[in-house]
Amino acid sequence: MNHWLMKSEPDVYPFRQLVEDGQTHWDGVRNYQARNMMRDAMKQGDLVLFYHSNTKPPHVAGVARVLNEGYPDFTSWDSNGKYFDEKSTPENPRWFMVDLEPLIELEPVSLHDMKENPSLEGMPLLQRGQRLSVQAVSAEHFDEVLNMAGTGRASLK
DNA sequence: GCCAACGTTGGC
DNA sequence: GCCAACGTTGGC
Repeated sequence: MNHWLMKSEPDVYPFRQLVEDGQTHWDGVRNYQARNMMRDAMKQGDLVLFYHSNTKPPHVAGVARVLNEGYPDFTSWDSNGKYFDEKSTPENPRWFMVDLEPLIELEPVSLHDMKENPSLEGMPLLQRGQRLSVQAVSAEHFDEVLNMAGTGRASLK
């Protein structure tokens, strides 16, 4: 199983919205590296740290689970939508997404606290200039973030 | 293929 | 609001 971190601005789509919705499709990613991870590497059952960016303080807010493998992001075909890309077509899709379901809301784990934790050294989120909205996370780092939130893998149903 | 200009992300 | 980092665009 692989582990991931995915960023969302809470003003746009907070973790609690995912809880309310029950599941969601992760549309709108328009970065090739992030696309490649969703298209090629994400599998059903993978676990995701749901990260709130552009908020004070930035933090991990919950854990989600990947429901499927990457599939074409159909919002790229909607000429009236904000994610429209004229170079993406159903025959030759350029962008991909996955579906997520919420597992548990966490006690917020702040970016600041993560930076102070030596066990998280090397985590992509903590590298300077790291802007990718989808990142791979090691199992060890994933478990450590859960630990910082006062929970553990056993509470993930 | 190079690279300057420009746009976006996102912490601070 | 600032600005560093970094991705994309497009002229040449």
